[in-house]
Amino acid sequence: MEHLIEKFRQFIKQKGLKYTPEREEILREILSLEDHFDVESLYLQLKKKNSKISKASIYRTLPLLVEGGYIQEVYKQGGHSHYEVTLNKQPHLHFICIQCGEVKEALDHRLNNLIEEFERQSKYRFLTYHLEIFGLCPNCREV
Amino acid sequence: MEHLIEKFRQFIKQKGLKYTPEREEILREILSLEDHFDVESLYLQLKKKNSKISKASIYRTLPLLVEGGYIQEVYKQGGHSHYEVTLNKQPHLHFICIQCGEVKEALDHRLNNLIEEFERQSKYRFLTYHLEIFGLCPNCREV
DNA sequence: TTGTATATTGAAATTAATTTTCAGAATTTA
DNA sequence: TAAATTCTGAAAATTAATTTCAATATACAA
Repeated sequence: MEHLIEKFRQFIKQKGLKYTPEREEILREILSLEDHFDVESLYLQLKKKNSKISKASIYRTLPLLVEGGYIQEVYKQGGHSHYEVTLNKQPHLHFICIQCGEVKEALDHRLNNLIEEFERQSKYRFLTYHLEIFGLCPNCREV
Repeated sequence: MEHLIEKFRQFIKQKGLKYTPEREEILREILSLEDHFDVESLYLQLKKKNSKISKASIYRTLPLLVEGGYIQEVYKQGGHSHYEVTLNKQPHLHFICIQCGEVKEALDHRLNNLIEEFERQSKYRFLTYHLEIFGLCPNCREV
């Protein structure tokens, strides 16, 4: 954990930006999250801990965290972006119900194998991937 | 081409909706596009052909086309959605270079087979999917 | 056909996520 | 410590997307 924070500090400094308590607090909060998040839930989560951090600061910090490889914007739903922590995670797929918004994560070795094969057959270097499947969950397909 | 239009008509009727010239015109225009598009470019393209179709109708029709599997929302850029025609196209994936931003499309039937297998093994109904692989392109991996 | 119920349209108003503005506060470096 | 610069929160602004509404078009039954 702490070495990630330190790495972020270096990343910020190296870009000629200032390392502020707000930026660190946002990163710490995100790293403590298990699940996906969006700006609203992150903001409320921080507020619950009596943080004074504004949404504007969150909106300003997220692109830095994406650039630093800490998080990724994984999908848009309900008109806004959803992010997930990408560090320390295996690549996986998401199933997203377009009706109720349910998101299900899954791992599949066949998918991993296939993507590894893609890599071997290419001149690219693969770092991570995102497979999003949109459709209807068992509940919503019945209606 | 015409059988796709006919299929769309059936799709609309089957949903209990009305088949309007506007909906058909939007579909025809989209099917004639080679590349990715967004609402603005589609609107301007239609306007150039003296179409009276409003943006509201475009916004109302695109979700139907997504649901029908004609198009996919592939990414957000500049704050708005970009779509691509998915019919007549082999299922494909995007490789995105995190260094230079290059986007490359690739085809693979094994991926499609695998996703169809996921669907059979699940209780979900899959409407569309999107695979993005992030990494370094041949140029950028050398640096 | 004609009539009726219902859905759709364009234009304008509205909504909501995100971005920007701005003045005061904090950080950095010398 | 001072000067230069960036950052912050709050509010205003922006803008993609959605909704409203009255007029019109479609579907379908009689």
